[in-house]
Amino acid sequence: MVTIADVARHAGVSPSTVSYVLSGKRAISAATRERVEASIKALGYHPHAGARALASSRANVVALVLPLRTDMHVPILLQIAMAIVTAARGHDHDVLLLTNDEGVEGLHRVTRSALVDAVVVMDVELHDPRVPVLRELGLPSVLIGFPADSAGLTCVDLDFAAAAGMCVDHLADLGHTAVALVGPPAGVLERGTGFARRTVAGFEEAAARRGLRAVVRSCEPSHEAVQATAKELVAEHPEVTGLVVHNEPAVPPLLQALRELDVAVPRDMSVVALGPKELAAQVTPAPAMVPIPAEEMGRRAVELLMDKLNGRDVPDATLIPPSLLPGHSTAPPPSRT
Amino acid sequence: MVTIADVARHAGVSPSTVSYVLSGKRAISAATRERVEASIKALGYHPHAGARALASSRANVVALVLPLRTDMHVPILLQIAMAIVTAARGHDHDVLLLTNDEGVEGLHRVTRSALVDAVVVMDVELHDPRVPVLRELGLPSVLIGFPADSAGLTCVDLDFAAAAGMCVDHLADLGHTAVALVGPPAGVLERGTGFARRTVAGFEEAAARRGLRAVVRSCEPSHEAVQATAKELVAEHPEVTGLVVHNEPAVPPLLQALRELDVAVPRDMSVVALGPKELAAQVTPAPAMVPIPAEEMGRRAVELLMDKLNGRDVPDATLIPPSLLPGHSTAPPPSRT
DNA sequence: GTGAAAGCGCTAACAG
DNA sequence: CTGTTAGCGCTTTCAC
Repeated sequence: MVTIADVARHAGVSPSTVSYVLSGKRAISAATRERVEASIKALGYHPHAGARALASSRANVVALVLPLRTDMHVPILLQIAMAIVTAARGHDHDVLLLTNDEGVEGLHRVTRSALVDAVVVMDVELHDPRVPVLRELGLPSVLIGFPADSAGLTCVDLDFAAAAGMCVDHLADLGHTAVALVGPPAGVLERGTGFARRTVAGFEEAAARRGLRAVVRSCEPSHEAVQATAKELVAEHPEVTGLVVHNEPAVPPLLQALRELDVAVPRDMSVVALGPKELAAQVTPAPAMVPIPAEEMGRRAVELLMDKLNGRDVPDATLIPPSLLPGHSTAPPPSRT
Repeated sequence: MVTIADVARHAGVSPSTVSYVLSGKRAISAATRERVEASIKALGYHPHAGARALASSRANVVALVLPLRTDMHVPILLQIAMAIVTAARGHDHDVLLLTNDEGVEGLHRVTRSALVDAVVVMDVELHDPRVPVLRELGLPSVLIGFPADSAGLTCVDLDFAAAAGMCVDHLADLGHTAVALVGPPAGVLERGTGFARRTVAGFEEAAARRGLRAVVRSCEPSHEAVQATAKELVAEHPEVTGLVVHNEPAVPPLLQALRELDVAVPRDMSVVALGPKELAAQVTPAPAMVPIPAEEMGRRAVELLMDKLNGRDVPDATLIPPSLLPGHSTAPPPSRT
């Protein structure tokens, strides 16, 4: 193995000088710096991570706690996770992947053993058992999502309430007067997943503000369930001419179901989706949508973490403002004749 | 921080004794062991990962290289990744997550810096640039998937050829005489993804062996493409009464398309799917399928890695035998009257 | 602007 | 069966 001493010898300097060239923690003459950097390259030197962690008490690794639930939309989860890895690398950190089945104990372990020096927790629930642990962990953490009590925690998420409101506003602006929300499976709501509730709240609030009639439905992602929901909505709420869909896998079968019911999109029914932007390419007509900014969520989470690691103050809540991507799935409501 | 010296003092023994209790590398009297373990628990001691790595030159961390391509079925990727984490934890190892956009350089970095002591590479292509690097890395690695030249490498994968063959045999056993394979998007094949090609080969080989007429189609996952494929197959190959689908997201729209074409499943058309077993619960009729054993793939990969880390010999190729899960999507072909 | 040297916490000889 | 001790490779005072 190539050590810092090898580099020092090769460059004709002391090990500490090599260390300082690497860390930039003190001024080095240009000549020395160049010699050292040349030696580093020539020898293919990479500092030993363990030794560095031991001496500096900084592992330069962040933990990513990633629960795997079947009712979450997995591609988004992975997109966020990968964005976190990429962003962390940009700050010279690596990412250790933790599942939740080791439980809260896993957090204690990687923390106490100084394997990591910060933690990102994904898919946070309202009453998440990991939250109290984070508070007492004594090292920086960022949550993706909001628990019921987020006091003293740093949380990042899309502003789902505003996103739902934006969808409603879009429909209201087009002249719709009755709208429905097709939400995630009931289980997601019951489990107390914050974003699902915030979407519902934002939807209802915006509808009230705009004076629209509003209907809310949960929906399992199976083809049958979606079909049934569509049929019900059309039958029981013929006044509804605009749909907000916050349930990624339901979008293709929903459009299909509407087609079968002879409800043309967007002529008879406008549809706005809340989901990964890839969705737009997968169905016809390409839906108007509020994309879930996975990359930005990951990046912001890491930036907050780095700020905390560097002793900077950070805001408790980071709500990423939504944006509406135009599509071909919305139009003014059919005129009542 | 609680150190090994603190534990030693608390238990009235030397630090090395604590170390040996932890590692089990030499005999310890029951009395001493108990005292030490009690102290460890009492103080909440966790060995410092960096210090341990430095002294033992074993980081107890494996790298997981996870490319994120949109044309791969993401949920399966994540299932395998999580299985790897769980399995690694069972062997007292953690998992460092690497993306591929740091490139091959990332492998060098985590390896040279002794951040990890083994590597798992997922979603291997036939001519994968990571493969030559793995050969020269000088530390244990396992690939999930097979490159074109797997000599000297340790690879794990589902036996896709056998899986496709199993699907064909199932259809042949029911009396079908003409079958079609609806495969993944053309891009996956062109990119040289091994498993896609092995499925096609296994499909054709089995069809030939059983004397069946065989048709092969690539298919994009979009609703329209699937619909077009279904229409084409039915129109151009009316003799085909059995479908093997190796394209997870295409299954729901394919069944839907068949319904629209008045082709009843399984009365007029039998369908066997190759994909995650969760698929069975999502569509009606629940398809007969060969599930992709994500958990087993992850577990086997880690077991092989641990064997290599412990100097044991391991087989080059591990092909996991497929199994056929019964469903309600297959039946004898309609009798020609 | 640079060097010398004292640890960081642990493992693994070596010694008994 | 247990203790003593010399590093592992790096960072960071302290000294010049």
